[in-house]
Amino acid sequence: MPTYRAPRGTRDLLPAERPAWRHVADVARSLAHVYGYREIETPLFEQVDVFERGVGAVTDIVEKELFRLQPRTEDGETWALRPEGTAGVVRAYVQHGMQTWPQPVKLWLLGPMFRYDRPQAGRYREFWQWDVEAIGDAGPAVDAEIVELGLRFYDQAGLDDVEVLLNSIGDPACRPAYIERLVAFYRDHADVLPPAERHRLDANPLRLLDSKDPGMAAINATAPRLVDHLCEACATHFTEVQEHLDALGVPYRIEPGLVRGLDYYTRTAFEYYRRGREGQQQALGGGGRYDGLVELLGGKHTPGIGFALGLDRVILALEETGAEVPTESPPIAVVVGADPGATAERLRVATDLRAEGLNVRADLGVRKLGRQLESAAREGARFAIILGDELSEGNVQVRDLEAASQKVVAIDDLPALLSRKSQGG
RNA sequence: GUGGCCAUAGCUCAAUCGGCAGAGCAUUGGAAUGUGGAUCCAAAGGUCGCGGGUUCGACCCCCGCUGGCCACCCCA
Repeated sequence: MPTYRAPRGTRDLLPAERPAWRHVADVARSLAHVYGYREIETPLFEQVDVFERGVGAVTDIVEKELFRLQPRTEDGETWALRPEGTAGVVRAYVQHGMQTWPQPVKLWLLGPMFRYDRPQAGRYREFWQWDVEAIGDAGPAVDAEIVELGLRFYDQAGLDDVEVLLNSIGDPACRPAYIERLVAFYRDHADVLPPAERHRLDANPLRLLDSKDPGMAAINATAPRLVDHLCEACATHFTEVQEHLDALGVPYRIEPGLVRGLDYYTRTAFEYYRRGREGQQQALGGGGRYDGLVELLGGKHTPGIGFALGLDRVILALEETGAEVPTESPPIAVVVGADPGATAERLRVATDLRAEGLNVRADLGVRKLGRQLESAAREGARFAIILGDELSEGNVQVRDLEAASQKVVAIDDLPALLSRKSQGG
């Protein structure tokens, strides 16, 4: 065992897996651009207050999972690593007066998030999210735009079995009354509530709706549904979101049990799952409307909506489905030599080719020629450039490792030859 | 945070009842002095996750810790 290893819940992303990650990030980046979202970067840590208000003080994320940083002085601020992206983005919106920009302000961010919970496959203490936020537009059309953008991302990333679960969780005008009804309903059935579920009645009654306890299924079947108790404004908004999705031809499934248990999350809530896997806890991504959040973080009342997609889980899903993802590309050529000591020549030839932008490896070891060619072939290089006696006349042997053919080429002609070949010519 | 399963070479895994730590892949060298992915031979690579206990003797049994995975919790 090594003396040191990556901290629990973190991991190294090794060279072989980076191309897949780069692919996923490239899809996110280019889609964001196409949809008119602009990139923002916020600090990896913020004042704890930003998260306690912005995420919610009584949420698991803040109560149990926040990575708090020790202040360096007695009177120092307390910071925490960001557990999600929205709070920091909204803080930046307020701080930089973005309410004076044309609305909505459409932003995206891609980076690591940190939560101190118990690791599992697809659940890490350091994980990556793509965050997309549209702040300053209350209308249902932007909800549909966001939901569709997420689906398109999964499709372009290479996952073709992703579906969106949709719900409306009301707003401060209608939700409190509904929760009262819901609690009253469960109290009527308190005698048959599984013990483990009873405490949630006080802590977070909405959560009972999507309980995985089989004993809850029968009770929940008759429970009052939030969608039936929306105020008129919320009901209209929900209907219009669906109309916009229908007009786009975006499929979705209404899931009345889908909740986001934070007070300032409002109306639209959605999560992305791989088809047939929504019973498992591993959402690929999720989002919703947060019309109260800007105000909570010190701004004017401003509507907003966004999503966070978990890139680790996308990578995991791509591996599971065996989807085609980019891999590392080998060098177009490897410079090898017959004389084990003549590494200076090999390095010089490679350097000149690299100056032309060609991906060329120089074999700088002291192995004999056969071994050098073996390595070059095994790593998938198309050509071996063999330095030998011909060098004195300015020539080298260029060996095509796929065709097993070989010819003498002037060193000066190498860049043109390799450039043509590396473009598939 | 709760419960369970697991941890042997860089990777994937063996090791019978408690009795000498192994294989394949990968790496390096040789067969083969300037010609490759195959083949053969060899080398190197180990605190059997860490610490303690039981025992004449522990990879093996017991306890604790660390880490991974699974189910909860919750989310991404």
